[in-house]
Amino acid sequence: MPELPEVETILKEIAPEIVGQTVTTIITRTPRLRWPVPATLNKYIEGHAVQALKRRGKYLLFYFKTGTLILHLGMSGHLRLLKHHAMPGKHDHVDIFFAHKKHLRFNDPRRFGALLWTKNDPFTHPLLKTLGPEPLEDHFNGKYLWQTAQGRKVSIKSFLMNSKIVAGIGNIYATEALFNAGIHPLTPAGKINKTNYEQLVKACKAVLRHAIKSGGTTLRDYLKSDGTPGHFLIELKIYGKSGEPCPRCKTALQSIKICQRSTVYCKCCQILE
DNA sequence: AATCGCGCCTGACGGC
DNA sequence: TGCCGTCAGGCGCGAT
Repeated sequence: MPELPEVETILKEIAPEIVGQTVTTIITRTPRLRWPVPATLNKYIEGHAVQALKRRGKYLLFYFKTGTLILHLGMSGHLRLLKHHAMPGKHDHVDIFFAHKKHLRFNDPRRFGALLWTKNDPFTHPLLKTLGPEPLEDHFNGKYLWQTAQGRKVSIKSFLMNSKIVAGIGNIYATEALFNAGIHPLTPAGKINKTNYEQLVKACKAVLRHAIKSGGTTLRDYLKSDGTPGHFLIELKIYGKSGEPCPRCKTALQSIKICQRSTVYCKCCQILE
């Protein structure tokens, strides 16, 4: 599924192609995404150029003179930059055509994705204003996480996946980071000491950076944003490997549910304290 | 204030 | 083959 590294990868690929380009048409075939795609989008973006493209958490932001298009890929969303026209497939919900004839195609089988519009600074939008720091920025550090965790009884895994605490860390990277830091996913957030938080933050940044470096995808069938195959599948150490030997100590990896999400860990390398 | 559980959705997969 | 149940999951939201 699209995690932060994948969104970052898409951003890097499409930004040089579309920033400065004028939108000719936007076609919404399926307005029923997580929230309805605003019918007024055409009015605001057609005839206008993309001024900038940014990422916040897993949200992609397309800046126009008139406002900002906010895009989230949800669970199963793909964004591709097509160089030639192709017949829309079953889940191709939105197409954005540009003056240079290329177009962005948003495909999302499960429709957990979202396409929204704001006339204001998107960082003040209700969906973005409550987001915690970006995990790769310096504000996200051991001291911050440790301080924020004081008095919290929630499991460290839920805590890490709470976007108000830190933006854009999903199930896969929370699982991997906790393994790399040697922390049991059920440990109450408030019980972890500062040193371990520093290690955990390092682990989060390392897995995210590594994933971005490798092309950032976890989807087996993922295609590059121009539609050609090519991304590396990043190597995950334990996610999705329940029952397989721990890569560190060879003990069979365990699988549990934490807040309705499957969680893999090693009972020897990640001790509950 | 913090936490929990629900619901939105489709496709993959296993069992019969 | 095909039908059905189960699972997967990001994330806002309402309930506690």
